[in-house]
Amino acid sequence: MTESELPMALRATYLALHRRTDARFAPYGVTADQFVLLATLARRGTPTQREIARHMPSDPSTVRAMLALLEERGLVQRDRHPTDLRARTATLTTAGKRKFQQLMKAGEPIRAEMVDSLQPNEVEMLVKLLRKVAASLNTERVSVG
Amino acid sequence: MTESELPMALRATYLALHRRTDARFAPYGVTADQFVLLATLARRGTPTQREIARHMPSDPSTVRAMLALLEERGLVQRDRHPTDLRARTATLTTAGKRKFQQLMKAGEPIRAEMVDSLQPNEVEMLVKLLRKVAASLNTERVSVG
DNA sequence: TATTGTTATACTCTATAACTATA
DNA sequence: TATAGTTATAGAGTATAACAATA
Repeated sequence: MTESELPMALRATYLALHRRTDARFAPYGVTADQFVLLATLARRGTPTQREIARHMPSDPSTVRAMLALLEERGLVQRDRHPTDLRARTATLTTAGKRKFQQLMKAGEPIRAEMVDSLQPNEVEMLVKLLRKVAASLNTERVSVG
Repeated sequence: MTESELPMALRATYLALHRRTDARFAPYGVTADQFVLLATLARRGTPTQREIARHMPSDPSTVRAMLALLEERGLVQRDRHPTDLRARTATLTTAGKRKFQQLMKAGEPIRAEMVDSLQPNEVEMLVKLLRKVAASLNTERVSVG
């Protein structure tokens, strides 16, 4: 097994997931990445844009662009933070919550398919290994030039 | 463990890899995706654009755009296929081969970091599990509406 | 001084549809 | 008829830098 098989396998699997999800969500007018943003709001309630960016993870200006798009479509509402006047919070509108529920349901077969392709203990193992790798990639490193 | 942890862990890990790789390759003026294309040419020699698209995997028009970009920069050369006059082949130029070698070397610490974060048998297991999931996601399915 | 967000800007990747040339 | 590629076009995500407002 060569060293590049891991990155390539990771890429191939993720891209397959991403394309399947995009195709599945297209009739709802939402991309896979937008779904992740909606899911972040569904889970976290009323985070600031900064918190969203950290959580996705993504860049603040990317998050801003995505939120502006979703706000235009009535799925998301942005407000001033109650105490920190620099910050803006975002939250799902009623339409946004409904859309998110539809997407969760529409995506269910894809998630089931992934999980069903493995034994239950293998799913657990895969998640554990992925998190170990992610942690190592996200570790702050001293630049060696 | 909920069902969505697997897709989310997969996404988080891949994005971490992608961002690290993009940052690492930026001084060379090449993106992570362009590197995958160069690696495809390095491995397969003189494939047609169609073959590249299948292998990456990507869309023929995306591949065309990427190849045009890389050709402009002198890393790739495109020619007519010797027997199928519809087809175009692509291959690395001398500069492209050199650039690919540099990138392989520059990317080595990232690949090593991923592999070193796991036991050897865990690396093998992870690749195996990723491929099983990818296979299930790529299976042709009958549309159920 | 540091942080949050905005704006302007640019690049890359993605993908569909209509088209030409060839098999 | 089907396939390989091109072109036009559009949308989406990414990210940097300069900036204003606030902490």
